[in-house]
Amino acid sequence: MLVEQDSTRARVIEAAGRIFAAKGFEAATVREICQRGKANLAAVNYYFGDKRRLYIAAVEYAYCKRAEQVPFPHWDEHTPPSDKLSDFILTMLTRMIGKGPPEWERELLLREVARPSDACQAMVHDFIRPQFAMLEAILAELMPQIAPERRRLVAFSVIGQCLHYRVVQPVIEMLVSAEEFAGYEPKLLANHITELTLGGIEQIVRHAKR
Amino acid sequence: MLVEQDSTRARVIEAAGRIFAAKGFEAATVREICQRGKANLAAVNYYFGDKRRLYIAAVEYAYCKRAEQVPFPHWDEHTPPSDKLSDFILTMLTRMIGKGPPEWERELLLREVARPSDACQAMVHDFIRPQFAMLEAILAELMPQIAPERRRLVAFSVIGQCLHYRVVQPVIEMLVSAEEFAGYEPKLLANHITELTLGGIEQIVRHAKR
DNA sequence: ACTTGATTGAAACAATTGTTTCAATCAAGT
DNA sequence: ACTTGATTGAAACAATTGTTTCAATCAAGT
Repeated sequence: MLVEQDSTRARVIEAAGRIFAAKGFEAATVREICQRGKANLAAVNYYFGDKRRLYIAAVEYAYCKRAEQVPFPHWDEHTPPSDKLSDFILTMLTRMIGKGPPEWERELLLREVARPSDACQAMVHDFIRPQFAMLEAILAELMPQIAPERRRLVAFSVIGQCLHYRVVQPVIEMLVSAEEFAGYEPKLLANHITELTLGGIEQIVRHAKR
Repeated sequence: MLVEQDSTRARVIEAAGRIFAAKGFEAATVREICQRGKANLAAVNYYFGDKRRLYIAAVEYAYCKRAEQVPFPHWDEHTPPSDKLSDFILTMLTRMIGKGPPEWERELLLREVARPSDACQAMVHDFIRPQFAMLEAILAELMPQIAPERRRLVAFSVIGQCLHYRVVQPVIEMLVSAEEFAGYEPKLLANHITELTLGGIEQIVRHAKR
């Protein structure tokens, strides 16, 4: 779904994304969106039909942009799986908590995974499921002797650790000092999560061997 | 904050909690809440002043109830810290994803940590911070030689793994089969998370020794 | 029985919402 | 220059919202 750079349509999607991300679907008003997008109130009806389909378009735009801006690295066949895991975690963290505008894309995606709407199914299919499959493949290399169901629990442990920093970000800011929170950059967090997870995998493999 | 069993006030808080949890603050309407609580529309104004203060009362009610229904176990001084960690994780999971009605209490708390409102500060102070401090204390026993900042990252890894199953529950249901998802009970997840985390801690301690 | 204050019921309010309408304007092809 | 279809602007719409008002009712103390 290509969106031209400065058309009314593009400006409305941008504005809608920002406002939906900040306030949620219900609390966002079509008037505010159009005002911010420098478009007339009728533009929503004209380009998208109604508010609901505008929301869906904004979500789709957000995850397309996010995947495009932060691509996964390319691995050759000699890359050890632990490096792949490390790369995966850093990419995931960068996609979800990496600083820099536009902030709203990550916000909107988070809303959508926590409270799915009509936009969620396409997002899972196009954006989330491929990432999850990639993580499953890495874990299959790292712990081939472990049952797939258990490996999926490990996958959720990885994803949970990564998303946590954005999902409950407001509370984290209340629990640690401002300086400490300022140091929570993707690189640092990725190192921590990778180390903890690899240690955990070793433990699980060791335990299964007995 | 005691709430009598079947007063109008109690029925309104209950109904408000359910509806705020399901729809969020903005989308919930005072009319629907009063209808469900078998109260007149004026009851909100009469007992709480306005919708906002009704919301705050519902959040407070929710975390008080949750803490009361799922208390932490009592440990004597000989309990090994790894057992404490295991208990902590199981309690946290039971509080946040344990099945059984009323479901709305957990829903509402989750909304509040992700999108804080005026109700958040009291919730962090009375409900979250004590839990976090408890987890920090357990980790201090498990890895005393590690810096507190690093231990807090481990704490967030634990919390992240636990919350994840509720935060993005809808997406998890789309990623694994129905039978597999049905097996995600607190006991099973707690065992997994405890094992992975303890393995991770060992790794971190080992790595720091060099 | 009476009084008093708390609670409830029904109605009205001003404001805001998403959507629709239709004339005015624009841009491009001939 | 003219035509045509896309786009925009302004206004109106019906519906819904949180809040307020005030008379009716209730419960308890005397």
